[in-house]
Amino acid sequence: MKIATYNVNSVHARLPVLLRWLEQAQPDVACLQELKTPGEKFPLEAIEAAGYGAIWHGQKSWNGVAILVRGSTPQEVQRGLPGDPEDLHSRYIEALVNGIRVGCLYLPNGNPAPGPKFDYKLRWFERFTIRAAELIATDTPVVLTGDYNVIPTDMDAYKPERWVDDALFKPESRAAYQRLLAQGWTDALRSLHPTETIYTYWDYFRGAFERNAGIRIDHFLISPKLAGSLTAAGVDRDVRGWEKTSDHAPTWIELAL
DNA sequence: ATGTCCGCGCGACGCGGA
Repeated sequence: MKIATYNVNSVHARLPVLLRWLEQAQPDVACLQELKTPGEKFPLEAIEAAGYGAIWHGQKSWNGVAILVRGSTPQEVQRGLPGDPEDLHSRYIEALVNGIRVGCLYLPNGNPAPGPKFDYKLRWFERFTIRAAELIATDTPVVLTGDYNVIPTDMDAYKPERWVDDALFKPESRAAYQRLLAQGWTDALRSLHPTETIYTYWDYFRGAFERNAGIRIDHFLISPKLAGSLTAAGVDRDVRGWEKTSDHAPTWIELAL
């Protein structure tokens, strides 16, 4: 079973690239972030024509997450991150797919830090950590994937010193990520490639991709039950070089079930 | 500090967000 995550940075602007990548990569499950569209404008027809069913949580202008499943419509089990009825951002959706719980998240960016946006990021992270604890305590295998907006360690940035004041790399953000992992989750890409340089995002400025000036912020956290089934993980780096592409590249894992 | 891409509300450019 191949599960992928892709921050598309507008599902409308990215539709040709998204469809081309789905055709090429053939993931069984694809978690999307930053749809940047209200729910009623989600391009379901084009995605169904590509062979995928979908659930999504949209929002005008910003955020938005979706889960695509090849050949069927995912069974939605949660829409929106629980724990704060006043938080209206569409940043979390969860589905049951072939007995696996798949959580798709778009964690807040948090810049500038310090400030109210950084405070929101850390509060959201705490709520997500509570949800993760609930899920890991169940018998169901779980995959939590998406844009975590966290650079976990120095080796996950081309020049870590350039990121020290950034919300993605602040000690509070990294500590929150480590607290999450400490529940028992495996960072799938890092576990299979412990010393390799892996980036999933290159910004649009200064030819960052051409210089490989990237960071690793899209992650797969898998529950202990799944750790032994992890057979492969990687980044579809070539997609980042396509015309009209996202600033993120699709990232994926394979599970032998 | 710079730079680019996206959606939006305008009114074909500037702004917020990333």
